[in-house]
Amino acid sequence: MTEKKTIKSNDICEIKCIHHDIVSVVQNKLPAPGTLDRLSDFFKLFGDSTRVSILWALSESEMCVCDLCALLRMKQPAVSHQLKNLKQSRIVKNRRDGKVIYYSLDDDHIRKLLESGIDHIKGN
Amino acid sequence: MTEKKTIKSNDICEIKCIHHDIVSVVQNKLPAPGTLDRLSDFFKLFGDSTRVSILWALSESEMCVCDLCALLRMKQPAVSHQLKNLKQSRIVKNRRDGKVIYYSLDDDHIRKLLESGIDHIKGN
DNA sequence: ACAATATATGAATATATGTGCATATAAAAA
DNA sequence: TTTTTATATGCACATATATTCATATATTGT
Repeated sequence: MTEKKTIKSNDICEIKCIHHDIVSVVQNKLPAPGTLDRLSDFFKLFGDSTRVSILWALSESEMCVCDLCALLRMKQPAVSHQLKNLKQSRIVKNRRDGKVIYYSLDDDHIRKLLESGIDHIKGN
Repeated sequence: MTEKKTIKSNDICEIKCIHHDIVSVVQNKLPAPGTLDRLSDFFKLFGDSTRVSILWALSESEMCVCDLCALLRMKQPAVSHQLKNLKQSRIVKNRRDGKVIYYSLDDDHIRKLLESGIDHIKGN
């Protein structure tokens, strides 16, 4: 196994143990540019305890901003800011009824993702 | 300016539109303490472009640290730091072969989660 | 019209965290 | 043993971001 070739021009990794065959195969499967960034941005929204608590609550029932504040014992602007983030990524949606705005999960796909995560940590 | 209404005792949310029936029902379904924190910590690991790139790469093939550096064009300590995070949460596992340490996804569940995320952003 | 209520938003701050550098550790080779 | 290679780790720094306060906007009621 003589996979020991010199790396090209602007080397990031000066180590020489690279398996060029594997790396090149995987490289050719690279997702379109920006895809992995959008993927991490998506998961990032589940990676904050405030937001994931909001999502868990909304997976149980549609609720207004004020309900979420009371349930999570958080200040209203904090909840609103996070709801805005979640809405911009189409993770939650809302509807207005007079002065009250009700939020809910945008689709059942989000609920399944939450359940998958819970299943994983249960396996600890 | 007009006089401001004083906040009642230790209320978190001084708004009065709370739907107490809904809130109490959802409150009773609250996960065990710490569960939502662990859930967000778990998702947080997918919420960084470096880590999610590593996970995507490992979903294609087992690779050593150096392979990942070359593929992602990143410095070795950065990759090692993130692999440590991923391993502590049992998202990846590794095996040693001489001087080389090979990393791979810990189980197929992780691969499915990645695919779910990709499906979601594809729907945008 | 005006006041009250429910939510949204801008700016500032504090905390969290990803990365780089230097260096330590572990294994193989000489 | 000593050297070389592959990976791990402690620390410092810079960036990102969650929260708060103050305030703006939108809707209803008087």
